Amino acid sequence: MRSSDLERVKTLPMFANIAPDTFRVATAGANLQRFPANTTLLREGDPVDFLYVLLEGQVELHSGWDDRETVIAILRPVSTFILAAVVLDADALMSARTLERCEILMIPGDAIRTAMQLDARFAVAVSRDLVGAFRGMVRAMKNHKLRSGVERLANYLLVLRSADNAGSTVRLHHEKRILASLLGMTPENLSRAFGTLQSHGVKVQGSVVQLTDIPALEALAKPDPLIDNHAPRDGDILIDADAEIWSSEWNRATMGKLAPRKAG
Amino acid sequence: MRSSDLERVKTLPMFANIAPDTFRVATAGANLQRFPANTTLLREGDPVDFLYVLLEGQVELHSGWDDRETVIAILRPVSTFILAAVVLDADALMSARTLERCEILMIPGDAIRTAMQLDARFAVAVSRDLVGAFRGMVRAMKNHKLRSGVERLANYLLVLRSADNAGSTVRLHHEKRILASLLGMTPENLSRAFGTLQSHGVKVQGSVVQLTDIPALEALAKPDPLIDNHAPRDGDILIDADAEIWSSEWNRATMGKLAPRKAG
DNA sequence: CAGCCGGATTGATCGACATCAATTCCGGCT
DNA sequence: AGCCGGAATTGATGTCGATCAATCCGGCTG
Repeated sequence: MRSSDLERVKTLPMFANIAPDTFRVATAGANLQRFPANTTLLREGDPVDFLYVLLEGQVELHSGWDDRETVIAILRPVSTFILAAVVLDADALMSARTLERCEILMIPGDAIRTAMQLDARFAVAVSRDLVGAFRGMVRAMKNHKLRSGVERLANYLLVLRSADNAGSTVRLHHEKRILASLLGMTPENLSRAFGTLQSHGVKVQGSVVQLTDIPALEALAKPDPLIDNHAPRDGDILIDADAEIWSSEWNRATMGKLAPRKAG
Repeated sequence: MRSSDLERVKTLPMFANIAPDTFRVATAGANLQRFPANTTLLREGDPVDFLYVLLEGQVELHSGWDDRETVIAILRPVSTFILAAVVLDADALMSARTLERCEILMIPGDAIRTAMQLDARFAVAVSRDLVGAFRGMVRAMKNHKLRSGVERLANYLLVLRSADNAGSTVRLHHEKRILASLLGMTPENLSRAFGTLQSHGVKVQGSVVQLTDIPALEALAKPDPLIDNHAPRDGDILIDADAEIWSSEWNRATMGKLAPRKAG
C-alpha cells in the first residue's frame, strides 16, 4: 500500500489512537482497491478473509432466500463491513455489492484478530464499531416490526433531512427500487407510499423530494429517537457509534420534551 | 458478592481466561440479584448503569412505539444483555423484563469499560459477545423480511428441535402470545399458523408440539443455515458467539450438500 | 432523431395478516 | 368441586401490501 494511503488510513476512527506497532500489524497486507459499480464483493455463506473499509462510494448489503431477496443495509463512507464475521472468523451472513464506483480498503482478517489481541485500545475501537452496527440493526428491527410502510418512508425522509443537514429539500441517494427493498416493500408500494405522503407535504420529482410541511410529516411519522437516529452526518460524527452517542446525549439534553414518553 | 458466587462468575465465557486483575476490576461492585417474574428491569430510553448477565430464568427484550409493542428477543442462560449500551455508555434501545423468576448478575458499566481498556483479552471476549448479538439480529431481520408468518413458525420449531437436541417432540418455552410477538404476528394468527402446519405433521397440545413428519415440515420451512442457527444448545455451546462458529463450521463441513445454494 | 431499454408509475386484483367479536380452554383459587 | 380470569382458539370482516399487467418516462444508442 502506498504511504500516502497509509496516512489516510491512520485517520480512520477505528485506527485512531492505537499503538504504532498495532497499526503496523493491522495494516500488514492491507490493500486499497477500486471497484466499478455493480460488483459483487462477497457472497453470503462465503468465508470472510478480509475486513472491508468503505472509503468512497456506496455498498449494499443484501440477502436472499428461496428466490426472494432483500436489502439489509446501504453503507456510505466511512464504514467498515463484515466486521462481525471477521472477528469470529465466521461465514458472511450477507452479500455485498457496490452500487457505484467504490474505493475500499481490504485488511486481512488475521491481522485484525491479531491486532485485537495485542492492543486493548484497538479491541475497544472494534467493539465500538460492532456496537454501532448492532444498535443500527436493533433500530431497523423496531422500525420494521412496529411501523407500516408509509410510516417507515416518512421517517426515512426525516432522517435523511437530519443527516444531510438540509432544509426543506432532500435528495434520495439510491434508486427507488433499492430504497423500496431497504424499507421492506415493493417498488409499486413505494410509489403509492409517496403518493400518500403528498397530502402531508411531500413532493417528489425524480430523486429530489421537497418537504413543504415538516410538522404535518412529523405528525404522521412520529419520529422516535429510540428508532430513528437523527444525528447529523456531516461534522465530526463519522461512524455509527458516534451517532449512537450523539443520539443518547441529545435524548438526555432534551429529556423527552420533544417526544414525551408515557409515564408509568 | 459472596465468594462462592465469584467462583461461579469466573466460569462464565466472558470472564474465562482473563487476567486476575481484570477480573477484580470487572467484578468490583458487581451484584448477584434475584427478581420475581414479570419485573421490568430496564425501560427503553433509560441510561444504562449496569451490564446484566442472566444466570437463571428467562428475560424478554421488548420495545414499543405509538401504542404498538413487540418482543425483540427472549434470552435464556447464560446471556448478557444491554452490553451494547454499556460499551458506549448510551441509552437502552429496548426494555427488559423477567418472564419468570430470574437470577441476574449486575456489573457496573464503568467497571466493564475500564476492564476493556486494561485487558485486551477481555475486550476481545466482549467483542465476541457483541458479534453474537449482532449476527443474531441480522438473522432475525432476514427471517422477517424474507419469510411469511407460517414459514417463520415452521423454522422456529425446527430450530427448537435442534437446540433442545430433541427427537420428534418439542416444548415451547414461552406463552403463545409472547411467541407470537417474537415471530412478528398476532396471537390469533399464530393459532392459525399452527393450524396450517397440521397438514405438515405438526400437532399441538398446549406447550407440547409433536413433529410427526420432519421431512414435510422441512419442505415447507426450507431452513437455511444463514438464517436459522441450528447449533445444539446443550453441550459446550453456551453463548451465541459459539453457536455462530458452530454454524460456520457445520456449513463448511457439509459444503452446502444439504442446502445447495444456486451457483453464481 | 427514432428506437430501445430499464426503471418508475398507475390500475386492478389477490393473498396475507390484522382486527373485532365470541366462545372455549386451562390453571389457580376459594 | 365450582368459580374466576387470562390465555387460546375460532369465525367474520377489513386493511395493507404483493402481484400481475399495462403504460409512462428518461437516458442512451444506433
